[in-house]
Amino acid sequence: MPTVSSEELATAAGVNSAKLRKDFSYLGSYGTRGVGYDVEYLVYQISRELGLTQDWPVVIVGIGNLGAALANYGGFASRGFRVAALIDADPAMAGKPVAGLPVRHTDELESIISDNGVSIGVIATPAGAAQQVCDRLVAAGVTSILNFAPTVLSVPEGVDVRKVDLSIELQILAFHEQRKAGEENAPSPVPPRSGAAVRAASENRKGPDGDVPAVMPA
Amino acid sequence: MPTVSSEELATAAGVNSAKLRKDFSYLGSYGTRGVGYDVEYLVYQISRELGLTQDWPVVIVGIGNLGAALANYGGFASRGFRVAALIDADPAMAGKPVAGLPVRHTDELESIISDNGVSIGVIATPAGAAQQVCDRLVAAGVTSILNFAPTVLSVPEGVDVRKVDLSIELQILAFHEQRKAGEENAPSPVPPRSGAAVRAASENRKGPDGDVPAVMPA
DNA sequence: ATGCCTTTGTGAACGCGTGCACAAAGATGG
DNA sequence: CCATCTTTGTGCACGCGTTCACAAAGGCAT
Repeated sequence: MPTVSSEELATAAGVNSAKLRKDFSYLGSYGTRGVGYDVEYLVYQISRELGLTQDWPVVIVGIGNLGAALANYGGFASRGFRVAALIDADPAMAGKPVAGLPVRHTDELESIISDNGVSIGVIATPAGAAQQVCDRLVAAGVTSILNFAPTVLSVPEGVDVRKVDLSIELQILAFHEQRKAGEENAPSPVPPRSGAAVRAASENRKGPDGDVPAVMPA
Repeated sequence: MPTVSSEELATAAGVNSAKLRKDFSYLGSYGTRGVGYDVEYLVYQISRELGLTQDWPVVIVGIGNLGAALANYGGFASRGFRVAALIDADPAMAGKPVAGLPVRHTDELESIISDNGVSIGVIATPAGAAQQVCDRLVAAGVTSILNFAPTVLSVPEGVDVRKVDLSIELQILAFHEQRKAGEENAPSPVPPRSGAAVRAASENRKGPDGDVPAVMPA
């Protein structure tokens, strides 16, 4: 039986082994003392907890460049997501195949949602259309929305919205870049590091994540 | 002179006013007691600290759907970014206009970087090409990379990489969705909330951000 | 000029998550 | 069957960030 110790996993992930064990313990006691964790069983337990073992039908609304990119993105299927339909308001797009699926017109939105039991919707429309699409999705039964449009959506209680701003990551890079350039000569007038408000984590990071103030102008 | 109090801003942003004042204090003492902060001056100070007043030339490599979507994204210009060039390996793409810019061939990558003093690169290529493109960008002088390809890039010390995984946000939504469904009948076998490892913050959130374990299978 | 009212800036306390360190558990070998 | 060795699961302490609370500061009216 192939196993891994918390120490191995922690080293690989770059985190503390105690934290990792403590996190795992919230899923139950699946390890064996003196041996470690059964890899296969652990993968299953984590997958189940994260919802990877379920099948999540999603719809993508707004099949422009971004919508098409999302439709073609291979990472969804392996994470338990299934693109139930691609929806666009442009009648000229209707029926046209994108990533192997025919684009459906917005008129069909409600029926697609209910027929497929979709509870997660992705909005990749222009900013102007986002709120309207959002309202229709919610009315049709969607309770989680991933918003790529540069608008803050308002939704009723009980509906989750996550907004992805493609420029934020770029801005964090620029912030670090500025620091790099500044450190060469002038000792920053700002104290070393403190006062956080927004934080982001990702793989592929050098050093601590950038702390940026809570409010920023558009 | 239009002003805002820390209390007003804090309420609008949904954070504590003391934290906001403390954050601002790291930029210096720009407020006036009994009055608040001069809006215009505050915006300028924050903009400057975040690097919004600078001009950041960036290149986008890989002009597929995603690359094109990024090139068309309006949010960059207002954040101080300027798309210096779009680069693609496909000779058929060369010269073709995307978002008003002619696509350049990969052969020109090095000269474009140095001619424009580009220090930030965006990779929107297929996974297979990402590391190679990354190496060339770094060799040409790029010190910050935003990676949309589903690969972990390895870079030399001193180079920042941020990876954007378009499916992670979706996965967080699915995780919450699962919780919603589960709470209806079975009281979750997992203790209420604890043991965090990855965290994400965004506008548009209902309730606390989802805590998900540090390691997950592909 | 003086007193009052508002809001900042920050010292200090609180709370929470991380990391340490160890006892308990189980496997393994003699 | 016992001793030993490894690794888990977790109580506890430390450290850091958030929040409280208030003195100092400045505006404004009288």
